[in-house]
Amino acid sequence: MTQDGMRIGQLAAALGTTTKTLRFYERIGLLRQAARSDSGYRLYDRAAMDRARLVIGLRRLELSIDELQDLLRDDGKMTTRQRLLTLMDEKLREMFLQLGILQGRCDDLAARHEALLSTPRDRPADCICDAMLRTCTCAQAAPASNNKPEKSRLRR
Amino acid sequence: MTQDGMRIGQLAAALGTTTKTLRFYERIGLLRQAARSDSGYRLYDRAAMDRARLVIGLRRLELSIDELQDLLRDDGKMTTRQRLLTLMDEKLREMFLQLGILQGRCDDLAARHEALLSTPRDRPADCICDAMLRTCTCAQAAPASNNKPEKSRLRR
DNA sequence: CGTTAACCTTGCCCTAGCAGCAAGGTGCGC
DNA sequence: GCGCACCTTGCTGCTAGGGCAAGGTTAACG
Repeated sequence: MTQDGMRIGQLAAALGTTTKTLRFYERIGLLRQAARSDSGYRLYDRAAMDRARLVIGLRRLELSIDELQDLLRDDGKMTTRQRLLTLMDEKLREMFLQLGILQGRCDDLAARHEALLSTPRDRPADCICDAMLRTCTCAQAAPASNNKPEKSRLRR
Repeated sequence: MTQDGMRIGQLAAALGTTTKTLRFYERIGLLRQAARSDSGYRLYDRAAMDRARLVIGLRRLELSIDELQDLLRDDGKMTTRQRLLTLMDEKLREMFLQLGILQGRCDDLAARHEALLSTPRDRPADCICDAMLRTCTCAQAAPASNNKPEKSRLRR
């Protein structure tokens, strides 16, 4: 049986992922249709296993599925190396941006936490939350300009 | 009309959010059912506006909707101040954890980027990706132990 | 031989936090 | 009366799979 290839559960375990994920990737075309045994089980030969390992590995680098599709689909215009370099470069910038944002939020939350600690202990509920929100400016409603930027940051 | 209260669009703009979001919060019970005009438009009086501002503000502190529900529902066992302090504490720890993870991924990606830059320029596609994956250990399949931790980190 | 457990199959619905769209009603200025 | 901006409800869609169900398969054990 190992002659014909691995079954999906073994492969998933070997790659540290799940059968669901592998079937999902196959369904959306990120992995090719696996060969089947007589009884219909998926069988992965070495090439299929390598491909799966590659996809799972790249996914761990924070690449989205769309990005992987683009990367692994050879359009002839650029080499895979070029596409990969470009993509990693973008990703790096994105991640540093996110890092900064997260850092800012940490600081903000920490400041509010401090502020809350120093408020009197007997205020009614909404009043407390409200006071906490007032301690920093960025939780206040922004006039009208930054409700799109706030969202576009989430888009990839 | 401003006597009876704001309409949803104005409130959304004032809070830097969307009407969709406000209606969604109302539907799931995070905001109380808004009063209605004769024609069925939602009308927000000062109390409703304050509540909305509070919810939107707290959401900006990375609190999930479930956490907000728990926080704002008074169960009598703890004061809101206590619940809020506890929650913020948890959040802070979580965010620092995330910060570390993100930092690690940045470093990892940067290392791979460097490694890729120094590979020869003429390798075939899969070979390049594959070689890149091999340059660091963490993208390799882990034996069997860390496929749950990887997921549980995503849970809140 | 039967049984039991562990595996596999497909298919369907579920998650968070909304966004987008459709079809229709309303408010207001010109 | 027209047009436009606003509002209503309801539906579907997104990420990246997870959970569960009903049923078939394989292998080991007794």
